[in-house]
Amino acid sequence: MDIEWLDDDERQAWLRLVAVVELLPGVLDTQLREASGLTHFEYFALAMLSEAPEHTLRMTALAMRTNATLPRLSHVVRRLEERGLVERFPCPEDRRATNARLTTAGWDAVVAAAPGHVAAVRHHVIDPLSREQLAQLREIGQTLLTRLDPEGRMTGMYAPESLP
Amino acid sequence: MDIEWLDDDERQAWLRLVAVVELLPGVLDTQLREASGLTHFEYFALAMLSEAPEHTLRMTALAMRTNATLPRLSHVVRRLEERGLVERFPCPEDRRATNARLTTAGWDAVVAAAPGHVAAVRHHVIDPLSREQLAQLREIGQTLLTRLDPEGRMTGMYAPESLP
DNA sequence: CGGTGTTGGTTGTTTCGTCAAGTAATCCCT
DNA sequence: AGGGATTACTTGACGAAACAACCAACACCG
Repeated sequence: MDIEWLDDDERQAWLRLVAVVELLPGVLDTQLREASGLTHFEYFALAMLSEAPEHTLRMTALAMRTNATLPRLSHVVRRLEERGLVERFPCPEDRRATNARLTTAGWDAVVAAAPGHVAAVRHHVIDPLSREQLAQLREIGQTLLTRLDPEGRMTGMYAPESLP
Repeated sequence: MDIEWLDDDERQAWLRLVAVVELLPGVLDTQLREASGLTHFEYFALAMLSEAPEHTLRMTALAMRTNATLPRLSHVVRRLEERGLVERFPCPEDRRATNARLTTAGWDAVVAAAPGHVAAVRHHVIDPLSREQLAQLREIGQTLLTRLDPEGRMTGMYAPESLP
C-alpha cells in the first residue's frame, strides 16, 4: 500500500502541535510544582474531587476523568493520602469499590494552587490567542477529541473558577 | 489580589487542549511501540538524526531539538546505542563534545516506523480537520510556541547555524 | 604558561508510571 | 443456592525520567 506522506502544510501544523504537546506539560508542571508542590496530574485529580458531590469520587470514576490507569491512580492517591490531602474509604453501596474524598487540607491546597495555575494558563495559552483563534481552538479540540476520546471520558469537567 | 478566572469560552478551549495534550502522547506512543518497539521520544530523536547532515548531531543540538535535558538524552542514546540504532563518537572539533550518528540499522528502523506513524498522525489529527482548520492550527501553534518556546529550539525557527 | 570559570556529557539516587499478578466483592446463570 | 466470570482495586517489580553531583576539555586573562 502506498503511503500518503504529509505535505508541507500538514507537516508544519503537525510539527507545531507536537511541539506544543511536548512543551505544555512541562510548563504547567513546573509552575504548579514550584508554587504548590503538586504535579499537574495531582492538581488535576484534586480539582476533579473538589467539583464532585461531597468532594468524593470512586477510584474508577476519578481514573476516567484524569485519563489514568487504575494502578497509577492507586499509587498517586496513596501518596496524596500520606500527605493528608485525600482520604480513602470503602464505598458503602459496593464493597469492592473505594471512594476517594478530599480532606480539608486537600481542599485548601486546591484553592491555594488554583490562582497561580490559572494565571499560568492565561499567560501561556489564553492571552496570546485572539478571541477568534480561541473559538477556532475550541472547534479543533472538539474535532480531535472525537478521535482521541470517542467516549468523552475526559471532557465535561474541570472548571477551576467554580471554586468558592 | 484579584484573580482573572476563565470565562466559559476560555475554559472550554482550555480543557479541550488539556485533554488533547494528555491523550495524544499515549496514542502515538502506543502505536509506535507496538509497530516498531520505539517510544515516541526515541522515534523523534532518530527522525531528527535522519534529517541532519551525515545523520549526525551533537548531543546538545539533539537535546534542544527534542526538548530533552542532557542527562535524559544521554540515557536514551546509550540505550539506542546498545540496540545498535545509533553510535556515539567524540567530536573532532571539540573533544568535550559527543556526536550521535544514525547507524544503518537505525536508519532502517526510522524508515520502517515512519509509514505507520504517519498513518496514525493522519488518522488522529490530519484527517479529522478541514483544510481551513489545519491552517488555523498552524497559526495557533505558531502563536503558542512564541510563549512556550521563545527561542524556537524545537521548531527550527532559529537560523540553523546559530545552534551551539 | 597557570589559575578560574564555563561548556559538554556522563553517572548515580529518588520518584513515578506501567505491567503483571493477586484479592476480594459482586453479578450471572442455571 | 452455588460455581464461574467480571469488576474494582491494590500490590510488587521493573524501566524510565528528573535532579544533582561529578569529570573532562576548552576559553580567557593576567
